[in-house]
This record gives sequence, C-alpha cells and structure tokens, in this order.
Amino acid sequence: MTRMLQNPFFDRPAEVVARELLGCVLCVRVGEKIERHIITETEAYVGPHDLASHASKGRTARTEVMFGRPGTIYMYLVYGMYDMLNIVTGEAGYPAAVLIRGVGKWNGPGKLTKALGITRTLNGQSVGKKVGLWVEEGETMVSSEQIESTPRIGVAYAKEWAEKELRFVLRR
DNA sequence: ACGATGATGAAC
DNA sequence: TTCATCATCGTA
Repeated sequence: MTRMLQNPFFDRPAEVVARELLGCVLCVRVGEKIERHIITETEAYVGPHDLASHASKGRTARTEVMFGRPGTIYMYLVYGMYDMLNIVTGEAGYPAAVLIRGVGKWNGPGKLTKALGITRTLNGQSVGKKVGLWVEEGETMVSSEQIESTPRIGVAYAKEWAEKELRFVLRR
C-alpha cells in the first residue's frame, strides 16, 4: 500500500521537498515493466534569487517550465550529453525545483537518467502514471540524522549560493 | 587532468 | 551570428 506523491507534496519550498524525497521511490515505466528505485541524493534550486538556478536568468524558453505547477518535470541537457531530471516545486509562477542526483545503485544525475531511459521528451509534463514517471512514498521512515547536507555539485559560478548546503544525501 | 558534445543566453 | 559556458562523466 504505497501512496503516489501528489501535487500538494511538491507545493512546498524546494529545500523541504528535496529533503523529504530522500527514501521515496522513483517509479519509471520502461516498456511493460515498472522500475522502482529509492531516491538517495537530491539538490534544491530554491528560487529566482538562487544564482545556481537556471531561473536566476528569468523567464526564458528553457526556464519556462520551472515557473509551472508543482510536480512538473523539468529536464534539460548539460554538457551536450546528459539529461538532468528535476521536479518543479512551490506554487505556479514561482520558479524552483529539485534535481534528482541519485537513485538506487546509481550515483550521478546523468547516470540515472541514462540507465532508466528518462529523456527530455518528458520536459514540461506532470509526474504521474500517464507519462510513466512518478514518485511513491517510501516504505521506511527517514530521520533527520540519516540526511547529510552539503554544498551543491558543479555550481562554483554561483558566488555565495555555491556554498549553501542544498544537496541532501541519504546515509545508509 | 581533460575531452566529449550540443543547447543556452548574452554579446555583437 | 558567434562565442563562452555549462546543475557531468569516463578515461588517463
């Protein structure tokens, strides 16, 4: 009896959602099968003032989906090679999102999307069974002691925002 | 330590 | 239209 995370779960600050996603289950339909993997690492991109966030550039063709409803899938290509999976958080019109950096045995945001076949075609869609990508509640309770927080990866350009501890890792 | 590889946003 | 940059990763 697992519950699929709905809109209200994502309609909260990115930092809160990023923490609470740890231990939850990323579900991906691949062909006839459903792959389920525990989310182990996330990063929060908290708003337009966050210099590490794409949304700090304002509303552009790319960032438009970050301004969408909570639970919208935001995907983009980095370094010409890797699809990054994010879920938009907070109310519509406020750009914030959580980057999924690790699930199950995969560490690294580019590795997990490649392994599970998650691509930019999902950009702008809402998480859910219809699009074959959703998140379910975890089986076990995650305590705050199990969550390690660190600065985010690969955002050295973001001045004072580079140092903020907005990356969260589930200890095992 | 470095190159692959292509979209993005800003400058020109 | 060009140009520097980039929420990464495998190989060396």
